Amino acid sequence: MVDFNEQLQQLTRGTDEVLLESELKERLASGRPMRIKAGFDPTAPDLHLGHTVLINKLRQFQDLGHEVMFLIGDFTGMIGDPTGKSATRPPLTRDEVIENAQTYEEQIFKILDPEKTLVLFNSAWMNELSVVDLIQLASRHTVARMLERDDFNKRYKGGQPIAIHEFLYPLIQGYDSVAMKADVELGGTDQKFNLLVGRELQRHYGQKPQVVITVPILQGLDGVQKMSKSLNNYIGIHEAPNEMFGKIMSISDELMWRYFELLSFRPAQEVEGLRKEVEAGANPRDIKFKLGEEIVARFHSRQDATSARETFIARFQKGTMPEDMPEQTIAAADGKLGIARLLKDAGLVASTSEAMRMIRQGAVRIDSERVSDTRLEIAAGNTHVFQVGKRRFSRVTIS
RNA sequence: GGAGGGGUUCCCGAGUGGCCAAAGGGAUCAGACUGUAAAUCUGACGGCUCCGCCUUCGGAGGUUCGAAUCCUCCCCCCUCCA
Repeated sequence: MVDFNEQLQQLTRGTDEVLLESELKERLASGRPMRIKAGFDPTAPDLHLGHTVLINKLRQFQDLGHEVMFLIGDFTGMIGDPTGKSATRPPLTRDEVIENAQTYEEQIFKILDPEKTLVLFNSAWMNELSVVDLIQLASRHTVARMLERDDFNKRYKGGQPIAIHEFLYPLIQGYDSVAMKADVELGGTDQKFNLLVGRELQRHYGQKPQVVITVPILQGLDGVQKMSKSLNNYIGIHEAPNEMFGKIMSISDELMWRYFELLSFRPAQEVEGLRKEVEAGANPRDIKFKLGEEIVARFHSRQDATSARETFIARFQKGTMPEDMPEQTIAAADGKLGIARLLKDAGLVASTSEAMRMIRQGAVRIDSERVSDTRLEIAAGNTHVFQVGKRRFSRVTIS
């Protein structure tokens, strides 16, 4: 067993807050393995790098001999998560939840050790809760306290609707901690309020309150908003090596350091060294290569990482065409096809109007030749590479 | 239950009878510049058989030569009072 002071140091690194650190220290000192809780929505199990900040931390706990409890909030999911207001999500069915859970497992076990991970569903205890229990639970909190939560507060002041059951979510999440007898709960900084509710409820139910650890929220590719699928500024852990590498290269130099801090496993000192190199005049692009390779290697392989870098250099520094692009055959009605229609059918643009725009803006190329005629017709029986902008390619055969 | 305010294009948000496919900002996309950086600049940003036509402003009707704008009913949201 690693010395508890050493553990403490490792575990608090890269976290946003630890409440209370003294309690964590105490528990570590006891030498008893701790029960670590982290909760996830049963919806959209498409994990991205933003999620991995937290999962990496879980892995650390695991490596130090603690028990990770990966909680899937299926109960709440089946009711339908209200966050995001107007778009009342349809409740998930039992089957969907199970399917999603499996997809979760596939993804998290790229990082976590399956042997040491307990996957739990909160329906296991929430279904047992009676209305009386629930009302008692609800009596533990006041509306004023709920309104302290930042997002509720903003919505309330801004005249946005808040449904009653939204108030129930923090309570249910807190009750999960009671049911799981969690020693520690991890979450993003935006979860702080909910995590603290867990502490309070545990105290009420005669348990020692869990230690709350928040990890920073990773910014998305834009560097401003949090990484999320709906904002389309994310890097999914399932993405192809070249995609992943390219996306990392597209982030700003400034953001790169943030990514190093939250995603890289390199020792802090090494990162500091890289920073000094850039200050001394090294091209930040080359440092970004290192980050890209590390990430790609983690979710794919070292070879994939190397080849992603090489592809990147070939394609964007030397301007060659991508090697693999979608290939398709499109039928022409009478021996030829209008360019706008063709681009739309090939899926390179969303509408013929967009195709027209792209052509007028000089974004369309056929076999690397820029197209300027919106009425251009392509004869059947040929195969060409069609390109829209810098990234959209397709090899199309007109039949 | 009563009174008032509001629902506009992906988001925020102007627009109160024709000059509105609808200001402005954001997001996005394209071009230029580059390190596919970022920032910046320029442009685009409902659809189509694209120099013209068609369909949009919570929903359904109506008034009018003409409505996002006026009227009626309905749905939804917010605030205050009870």
